[in-house]
Amino acid sequence: MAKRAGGARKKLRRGLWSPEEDEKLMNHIAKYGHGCWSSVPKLAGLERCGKSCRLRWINYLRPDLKRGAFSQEEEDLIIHLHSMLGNKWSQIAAQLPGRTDNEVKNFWNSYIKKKLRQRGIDPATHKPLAEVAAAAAACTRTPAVFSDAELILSSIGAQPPLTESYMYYDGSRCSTECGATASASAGVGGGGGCSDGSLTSLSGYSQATAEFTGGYVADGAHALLHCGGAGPASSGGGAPPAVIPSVSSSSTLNSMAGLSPAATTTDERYGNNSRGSPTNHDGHHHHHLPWLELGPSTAASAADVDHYGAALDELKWSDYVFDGYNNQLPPYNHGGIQGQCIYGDSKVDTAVHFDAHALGNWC
DNA sequence: AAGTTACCCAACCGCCGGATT
DNA sequence: GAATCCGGCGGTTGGGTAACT
Repeated sequence: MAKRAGGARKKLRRGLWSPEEDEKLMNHIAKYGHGCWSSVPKLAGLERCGKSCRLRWINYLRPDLKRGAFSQEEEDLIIHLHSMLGNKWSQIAAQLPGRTDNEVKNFWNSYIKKKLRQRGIDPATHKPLAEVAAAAAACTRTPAVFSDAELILSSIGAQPPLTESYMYYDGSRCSTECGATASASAGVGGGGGCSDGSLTSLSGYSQATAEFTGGYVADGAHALLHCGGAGPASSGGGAPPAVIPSVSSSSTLNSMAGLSPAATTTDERYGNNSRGSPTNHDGHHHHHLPWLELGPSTAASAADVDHYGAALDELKWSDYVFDGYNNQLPPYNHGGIQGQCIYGDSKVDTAVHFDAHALGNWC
């Protein structure tokens, strides 16, 4: 790669950021914006590389960050988007106001992945573990390579995936929308609304190329998302794809999903502790993703997804400046909606003051 | 109480692609 | 067109800490 100009380089600091460094960075960006990231550390008086500054800002200091535990809606959305986009964390995070790709990625790796496995779903493919393992075994490949599903199955025994686990939503949740019919028909090999094809459908949106692979697939997604035992979803073909809402801005989706850039209240189910594992998901069923209820007429294509993403990009900074800043104070400030001292209570008194008023100018 | 394990998450690393020179 | 610069992304690591023995 390109070499940097300059001779003897100053040894750059690494590791965790101190409150003083955060303060410097925030003050600098508040006054001047970040501009060229590579020049930020110099101008801000930091012994960090620009990349590190950028990361710190994006993942931690940005005023619009939500922080706190993920809500059920967010979790559902992440799973859904991952089934379509794969590990495109930045794209997934773009649909979640106030969340960073790093945060989403961590949440996926530490929680959702595990949860899906427990339910007999291969997190990589969003298909039942048994199905993935069978498919892998059927094809010829290097014997030393095992899929996630195979490893899981070999460790837990080749038990069939839980019937209800074939759904992203557990039985109780599903039943709230689909009733007994869907629950009864949700078996891996069975027919019916939530049957075979549902997860295949979601992975039908190619993870590698982000292209739709077929109508049946999308139709299956419809089946999955609606958990319906009747209607077009149960037929397994013909209906137009209904995978993602045909919306063109984050705020649209947010409102549809019951989220708002400004709605940064902590989901109490997980507690305020950001480290707190969401261990009691089944306690509440705010399973309300209105766009999941959209019919085939609201189908969106991959182009829509791109358009959607582009619109989001346009909105990002305005969201940061207006919704984000106006509604949320930086993490140091306990008065913030998601107020959370990032250095722990023992350091709350640490005198960290940034030029909050100037933040409004950094665009 | 002390030691060990498991988990979370902030930060780093390396690669890539676009823009500029 | 090549070299360089830069921002962005996804994968990985390691420190801190809660949970467990």
